[in-house]
Amino acid sequence: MRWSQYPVNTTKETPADAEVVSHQLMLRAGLIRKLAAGLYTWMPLGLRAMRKVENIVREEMNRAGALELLMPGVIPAELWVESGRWGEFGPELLRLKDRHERDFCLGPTHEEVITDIARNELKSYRQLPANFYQIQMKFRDERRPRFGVMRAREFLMKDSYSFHLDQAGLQAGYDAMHRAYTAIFTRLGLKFRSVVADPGAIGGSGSEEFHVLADSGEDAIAFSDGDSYAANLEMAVALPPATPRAAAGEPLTEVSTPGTKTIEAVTTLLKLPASKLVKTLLVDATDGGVVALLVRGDHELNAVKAQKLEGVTKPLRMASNDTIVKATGAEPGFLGPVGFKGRIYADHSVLALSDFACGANRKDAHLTGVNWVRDLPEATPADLRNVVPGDPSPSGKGTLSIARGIEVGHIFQLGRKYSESMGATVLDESGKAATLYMGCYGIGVTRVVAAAIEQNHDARGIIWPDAIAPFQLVIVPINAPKSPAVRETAERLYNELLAAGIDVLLDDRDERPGVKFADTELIGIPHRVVVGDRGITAGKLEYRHRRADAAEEFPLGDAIAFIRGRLAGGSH
RNA sequence: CGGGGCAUGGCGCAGUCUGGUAGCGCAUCUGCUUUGGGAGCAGAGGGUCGCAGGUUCGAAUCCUGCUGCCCCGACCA
Repeated sequence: MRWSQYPVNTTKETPADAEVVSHQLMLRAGLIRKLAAGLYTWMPLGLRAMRKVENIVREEMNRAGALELLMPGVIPAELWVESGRWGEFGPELLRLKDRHERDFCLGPTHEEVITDIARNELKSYRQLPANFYQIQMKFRDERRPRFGVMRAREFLMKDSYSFHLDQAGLQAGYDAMHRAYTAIFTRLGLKFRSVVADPGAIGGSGSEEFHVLADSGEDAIAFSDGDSYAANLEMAVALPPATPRAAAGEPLTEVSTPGTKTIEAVTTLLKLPASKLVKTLLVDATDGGVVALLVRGDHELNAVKAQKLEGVTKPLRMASNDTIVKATGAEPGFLGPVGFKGRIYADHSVLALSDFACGANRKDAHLTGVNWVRDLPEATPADLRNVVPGDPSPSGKGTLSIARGIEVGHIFQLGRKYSESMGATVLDESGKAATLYMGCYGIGVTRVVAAAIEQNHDARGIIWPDAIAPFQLVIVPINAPKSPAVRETAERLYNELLAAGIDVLLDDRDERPGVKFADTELIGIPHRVVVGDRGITAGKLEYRHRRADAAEEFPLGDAIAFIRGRLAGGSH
């Protein structure tokens, strides 16, 4: 492709409404243009990157034995009523009516449609296992679209659905998809992790997320240095401390702590580490009252874990100020378990404490030297907190670290949730109707593009992994208008590389070198060859990888072989 | 959906408080010079100041309503 004929409009200035790097760089490099909130046009350059991701996804899905099909984007309401989701799905589901006043929705996901296909097309266990996928624009009316294509309303998704006779078959199909996803993200050249996830609203038994690691990621993930254990922070299990509780050593004492409401203030005043202070959090209970949750001062409550506790509302709601005063007679900041009437859950680490401090349930007062059994009955033990770096891995091997990630894929074992409600069965070996087991698997193709940029950029712009780069290599002629030698050499090289099947971009614009270099670096082409008089007279060209500190020279006559070697070498 | 902010050429902004008929940088076009890290000079085009009402001799500026967009909070690929 010749740059002069290609619509690449770069800007020096960052658009005001872009917050994260990937969004800023995608706009500055002209990969995307915004039409409305969460709706983007993919410009030719951006689309090239997106298609590269799409093709790798397609190849690996095919290799794993999945079959591509394409379902409609607009779905009749009846199917959603049948599965029960027409009522369950919130405002994210964009609903519309046709000219006959019939209800439809824009498909945010396609379990209903595929299950309808399955129940009509799959008749016999002999047809199993089956796995269908599509790569298609989805629409979700996000409450708050943001970060450009990272969380857009319309996005390209690869969604696939597998069908099995039994749980064992589902497990095998699920494992195959796990391997396919691993192959996909490896080929894309991204640093990623698969983590145990909360199956959440979609339901089912097993679920893992694939995260691209990036400091700017919205999700926190915990992983072990001792084995392959990795989990979304919300799911990572915090083990009870290995060391038993020490014996009581201090007397129970009430101390005056006027105005000292925060953990930090209390620890400073009492000269205690936060790990010896107990945070008492009151949340709404299903019976209308409150439940007390205890976590150490240096730990954070994990809402996903807490809302699974008996008696706690789902979703979790912190009790209002009025409710707290009514239940305890004290204000937030001075709450404690001693004398609290109601259900108390304590994190394992709290139950392991002796001589700890907590609020006294009286304004401006705390207790120190508090001990279980002696001063208050033992609370119900539970895992209530987020794990922290250094915690032992729940796998029993190694300790946990925490990294940030961007969720780009998610695989689920759905079980019979949809097949049951929609009556999808096949005849088994004995001729009886058997309800299908289902798995579903998604990859956010457009999000992968953004995540790749989040993970691979520097102050000058994008640094595409080779597999995603819209062009693998750019030829930058220096002062071509004045130099026939430069012009001819660049043209010849360009044609040879094209013939060799390499995605090459020739910067044939009449721009000064600085402009060309800056643009090339901004749009992130990984490999660059400079053609200038300086080198040609010596029979040399100049090569530089986007990540390299300096350029290197190579003989002109050897160009194709040299460049092939560099491209095969991949990204650094 | 709650809370906050913004809306002025393609992009980034000033002008609004204190009404007087719109300006700067980047980008674009033409010409000349320049050509190894975002060039210089000269010229040009492009804006019903988000929309609709109102106040006024006069509104980007003041008032009212609407719309759009961005940021902060409850789980998504």
